[in-house]
Amino acid sequence: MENKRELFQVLTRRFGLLNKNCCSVGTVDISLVQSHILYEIDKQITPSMQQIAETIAMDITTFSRQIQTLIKMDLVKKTPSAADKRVYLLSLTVQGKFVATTIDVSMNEYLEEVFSHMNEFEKETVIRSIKLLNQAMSKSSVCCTPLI
Amino acid sequence: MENKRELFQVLTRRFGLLNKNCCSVGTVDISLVQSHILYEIDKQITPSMQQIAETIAMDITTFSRQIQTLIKMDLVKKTPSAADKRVYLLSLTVQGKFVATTIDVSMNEYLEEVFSHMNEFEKETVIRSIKLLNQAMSKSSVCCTPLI
DNA sequence: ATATATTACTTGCAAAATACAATTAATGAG
DNA sequence: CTCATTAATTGTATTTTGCAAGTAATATAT
Repeated sequence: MENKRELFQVLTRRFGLLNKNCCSVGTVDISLVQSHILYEIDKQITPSMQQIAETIAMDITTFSRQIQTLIKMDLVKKTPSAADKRVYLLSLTVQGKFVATTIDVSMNEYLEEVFSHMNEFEKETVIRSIKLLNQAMSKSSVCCTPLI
Repeated sequence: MENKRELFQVLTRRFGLLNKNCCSVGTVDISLVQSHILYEIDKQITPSMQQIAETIAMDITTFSRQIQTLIKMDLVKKTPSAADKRVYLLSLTVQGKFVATTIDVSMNEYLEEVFSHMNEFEKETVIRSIKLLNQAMSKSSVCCTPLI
């Protein structure tokens, strides 16, 4: 049988490496987590702080400070919710949108390049496999209880 | 067409989450990077500091300090190389080996559980796909130059 | 062989990231 | 109206990080 962990370890390390080095856009330099935050704000529709923090599994206090930094960098905007005054809705500024988009384009370009080493059939198989994996993982129950 | 980045982002986030929460073995609590370090020391044969640091793409100074911590925790051993006195060879202590093995077993159990949601054919397809991906990524050249 | 460069690793900082506890303010439930 | 809950922030302390500068050993060049 295969050592599945080995395969995943290598895969995620490579992908992590990619992410890591790809976060400077022009004069703007952001960290990996910050790029994840931008990505999620861009993806969700007027999310609250809690929502994003939960999605990327980040402690809310750390997240709060990261958002403060991103606001100072003029990449993120925080708007008080009309419906619930405790809540702040997050959105990207024009510059934030630009940064997020640039990173996204470049990531997809990189992935295209990776996939260019495969034939059409392999490409489709791989894509379908990742979808399968994502589904299987979301179904899984045994996640992350402390060992022993 | 697919949004490949989206697929990868979800996949690696899930896998990262898994890794994150699965690093306490008995009374020993280690961080994600520390578990990666143990994993690589276990895998390679008497590696040097440089070798491991490079494999997991970690700054050597940060790595040096992490090793100091792991030695204090009695998980890692540092032996001066006879061939080159600048070099230290890394190995796991008995306890370190136990921790690494326990984490590995549990990770593979989790992955088995994930794969249990697929049929035999899907399993094989997915495994083959990840191998393909890893190969393609290692072939790729366009990694990680700063954008714009 | 001897000076010089390179390599492996360590320490001195200073900045950034993290998370627990406690706080403020707003909302919901009884 | 009161009390519990929720969203978000701040206080504080720890950990992680990485550049710059250092030490010691090896390799290279003259």
